Amino acid sequence: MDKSPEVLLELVERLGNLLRAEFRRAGADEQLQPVHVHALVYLTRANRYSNTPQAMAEYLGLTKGTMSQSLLLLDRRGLIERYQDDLDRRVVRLRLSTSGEQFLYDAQPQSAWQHATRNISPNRIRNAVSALRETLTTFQSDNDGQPFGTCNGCRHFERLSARAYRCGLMGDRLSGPEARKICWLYEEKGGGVEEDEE
Amino acid sequence: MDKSPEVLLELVERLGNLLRAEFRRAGADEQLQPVHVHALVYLTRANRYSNTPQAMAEYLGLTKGTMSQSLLLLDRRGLIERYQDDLDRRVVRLRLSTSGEQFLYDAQPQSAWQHATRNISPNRIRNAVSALRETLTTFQSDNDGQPFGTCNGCRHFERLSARAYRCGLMGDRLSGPEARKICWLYEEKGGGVEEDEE
DNA sequence: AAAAAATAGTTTCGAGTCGATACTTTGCAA
DNA sequence: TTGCAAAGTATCGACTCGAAACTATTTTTT
Repeated sequence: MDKSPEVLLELVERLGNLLRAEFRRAGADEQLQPVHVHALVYLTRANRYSNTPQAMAEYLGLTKGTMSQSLLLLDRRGLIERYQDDLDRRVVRLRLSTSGEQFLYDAQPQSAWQHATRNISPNRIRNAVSALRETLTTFQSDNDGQPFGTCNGCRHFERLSARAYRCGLMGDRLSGPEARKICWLYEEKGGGVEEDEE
Repeated sequence: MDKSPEVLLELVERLGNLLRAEFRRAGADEQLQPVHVHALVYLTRANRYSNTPQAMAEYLGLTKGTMSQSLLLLDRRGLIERYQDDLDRRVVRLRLSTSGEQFLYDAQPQSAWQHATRNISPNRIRNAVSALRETLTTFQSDNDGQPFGTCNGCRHFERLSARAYRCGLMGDRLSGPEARKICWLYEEKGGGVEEDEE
């Protein structure tokens, strides 16, 4: 009987807690809750399709009502800016304000973690990443949640030339940096579960 | 420049969120918050030195005041029992009640996760476990938090015979199952780092 | 084109989290 | 004995969070 999956669960749980505590510490000066810090971090990593309240709520596992509250607070504190989408006027777009960027720069909510992996060889880290990534994918398809991946590996990702990319779903051209950001339209490429188009 | 540590951070963060959402779902029927479910799960895994409010607060990253509130709620709902320690009457001991055990049995807060690792080879899981465990240890010693490990690997662990163990710090004999539970007196045993196979 | 349904987001409500602070009881050491 | 540290509890206020009702747009149906 192998207990490894349980142990892995426990480690992820435990590290998740510590990360949360770290976010709490990082936000303490500004009176921010962990979820607020997490929201700001998310904004630095979300691509142009994913900088909306809804995508953020999915990502953080909250309802849209709850999300709305947190965004209200971040807006009041001047850490984010909200503006309307040109094409669909129901949609609100989000971005970090200058002081939001400054806050993340000062608080460095992720540095303690980065530091904690310093003794582990890149190869072991890559192995761990691959195992966890697969777990995440399985977990998400089991619970049919939004996927949230980056472009490489996405079914809609098209390479036009050496440096030019394109999202086949939205039809937009993408810059290299943008192709590395988080997208909530992500869909697993090949071999996966068929989508029912009805 | 290798981005793997960042990616690992993001995966742990993301899986931690999903786990939290899973705990939320598991507790929804009984109107329990994620932290309550987590507390109950902790109790099933804590050894005899670690079933106190203080250890639990350390584990969950809360203050003792906050912990006291949650325990009050769990007690009111009849999911845990609190009793006094014989030797030190300031200390409160905690255990799951029968309905607490029943709740965990019914809600299965961890089964979705267990299921999500089904396609990953035991060997890859073990490698991931080893990398995360090391990250956890480094993180904890960086932030001088309580360690929380299990007996094997602990500096105080002594093997009396094939099936008999002893904690050198507390001087108690330990059963095999108990030696596999979580202990907040855990201290790292000096030792080498193993490289991945494969 | 008008009506209906769906979608993005906001508001309101109530129970609960959470840290800070002050407090009680118990243990321990000078 | 006196003082102080430790384990836990109680209280307060700002905030989280889901649920449900609501507004404003867009899309679909008729």
